[in-house]
Amino acid sequence: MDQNSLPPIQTTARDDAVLKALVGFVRAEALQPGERLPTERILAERLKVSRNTVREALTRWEGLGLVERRQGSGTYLKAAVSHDMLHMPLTLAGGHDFTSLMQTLEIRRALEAEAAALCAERASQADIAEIACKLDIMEQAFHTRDGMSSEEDWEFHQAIYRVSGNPLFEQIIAAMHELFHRFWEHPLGVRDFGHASFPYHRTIYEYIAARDPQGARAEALKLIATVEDDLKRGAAKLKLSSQT
Amino acid sequence: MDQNSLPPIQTTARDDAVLKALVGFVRAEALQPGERLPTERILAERLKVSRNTVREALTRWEGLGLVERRQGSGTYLKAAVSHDMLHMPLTLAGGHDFTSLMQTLEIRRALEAEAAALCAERASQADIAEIACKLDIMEQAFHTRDGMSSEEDWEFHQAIYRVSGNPLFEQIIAAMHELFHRFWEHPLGVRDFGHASFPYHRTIYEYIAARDPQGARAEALKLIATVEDDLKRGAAKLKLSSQT
DNA sequence: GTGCAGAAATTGGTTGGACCATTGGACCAC
DNA sequence: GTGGTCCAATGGTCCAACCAATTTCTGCAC
Repeated sequence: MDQNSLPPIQTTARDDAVLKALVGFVRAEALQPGERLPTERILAERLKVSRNTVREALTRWEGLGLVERRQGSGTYLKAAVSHDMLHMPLTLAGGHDFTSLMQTLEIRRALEAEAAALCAERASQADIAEIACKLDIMEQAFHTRDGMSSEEDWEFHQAIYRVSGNPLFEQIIAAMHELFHRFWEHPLGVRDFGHASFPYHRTIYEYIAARDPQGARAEALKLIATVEDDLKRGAAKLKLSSQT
Repeated sequence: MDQNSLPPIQTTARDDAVLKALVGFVRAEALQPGERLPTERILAERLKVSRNTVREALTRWEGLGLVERRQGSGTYLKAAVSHDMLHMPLTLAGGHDFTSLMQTLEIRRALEAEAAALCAERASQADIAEIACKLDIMEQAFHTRDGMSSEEDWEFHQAIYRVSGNPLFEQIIAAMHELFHRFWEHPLGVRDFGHASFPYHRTIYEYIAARDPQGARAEALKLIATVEDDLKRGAAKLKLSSQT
C-alpha cells in the first residue's frame, strides 16, 4: 500500500493557526518590512489564545528571520510574508577546520559558476553597468590598500547574484559568507589570502558583458580554484607549524 | 574603528544558553539522531530555568529541523548537533507557482552537476557498486510501474551525493526536495512528469563508473534540463486552461 | 519655549504553577 | 492473541505575575 494514501491527521495546531492569522493580518494591513506588528498581549487577546502560544509562534518566525523582536520596543517585520511561503531551514554542521571550509567552497563553486552563467544570459545593459561599477570600486580598493578587500569583493559578487534573477543564489551564499567571515578572523598564516583571485573578477565581468555564459562559468570556476589553493596552502603551513 | 573589535555584550541570552548547554549534553551523552532527549521538566530543573524558557529554545530547534516533539512521548533528536552549527533559514515566497519551482531547479542544477562531477572523481569501486544497485532498483520500479518513482529516484541521487564526499550537497538538496514533494501533490496536468529524465540516470552512472567528471557533469545538466522542460510544459498547459 | 533628568507607561523576556490532550505501557476480561 | 480500560509520563496550553529594556511623558530649571 502506498503510505502516502493515509497521511497522519492534523488534530491541533494552535501556533500554526496563530501564524496563519498573522499572515492574514500582515496582508490586510499591508505591512511592509521594518514596520511594527501588534503587541504580543494584543495578539493574544485578539486571537483568544495565551500569550505563551503567541510567543511560540513568533519564536518560530524569528528563527526563520521573518521577524525581529526588540525588548521594550516591539516586534518588527523583517521580510515579506505570504500564506504559501516555503521554509527551507538548513543547519550545516561545520567547523573552523579545513575540511568544513573546503566543503563550503565546493558548494560555492557550484553556485558561483551557475550564477555567473545565468547572469551572462540575462544581464541587461543597466545590469552590466552596475556590475562594472562594483568592479571599479573593488579594483580601486585593491590598488590603494594593496590587497583583497572582502567588503568590496562581496559587493561585486552580490551584484552578480542579483542580476542572475534568482534570489536563492544570494541567500544561500550569503549564509555561507558568514561562515567565511568567522574563519577569516583567524588569519591562518596566509597573508595575501585571496590575492590570486583578483584578476578573475575582471575576466568574469568581461564574459558577462559579452553575454557568454560558458565563458563566465569557466572563469568563476577558476576564481574559486584560486581560493581553494590559498586554503590548501594555509592548511599545509598550519600542519607544518604544528609539527615543529 | 572596526566594529568587530567591540562585540555587543551578552547581558541576557537565556534560551541561547539553554541551547548551548543542550549541545553540550548531546555531545556528552553521545546522543544519536532518533534518540530521545530529557523531558522539558527535567531540563528546566537541571538548568535552573523556567520550563517556558526551555520550550522556547526547543521551539527554535524544532523550527530548524534539529529536533522533533511528540506530545505524550517526548522530544527526539533529528540531526547531529554541534556547537558551531551554521543556521541558514531560507524562506521562499510563493512556492506553488512556476517561478519559484524554476528557481529551485536552477539551484539544483548547479549542485547536481557539481556533485556528479565530484562523485566521478572520488568514487571507489564499492561506491560505484552501490550506485549501480540503486540504479537497478530504480529502473526495475520504472518498468513495473511504467513511470518515474520519486522514492527510488531519490535514493539514486542520494547515493551520488553521499559518494561526492560532501554532506552539504545532500542536506541542501534534501531541503529543496521537500518543496518538490509538496508541489508534486498538485499534479499540474503533466501525467508523465519526469519521464524524460529516466535514461539520463544510467548515462550519469556510466560516466561516474568511467571516472569522467566532465561527462558526469554534462549528463546531470541534461537530466535537470528535461525536468525544466516538463515544468515549462506544465506551466504552458496551465496557462492555456486558465485562459479558457 | 528649551533642554534635560527622572518618573511612568509600554513591551518583550522569564518565572512558577496549573490543567488539558496524547501517548504508550500495564493490566485485565474474553 | 484481541480488544478494552486504566494510569503515569510528556508535550501543549493557559494564567498571573514580575523582570528588564525601551519609549514616552512630565515637570523643573533656565
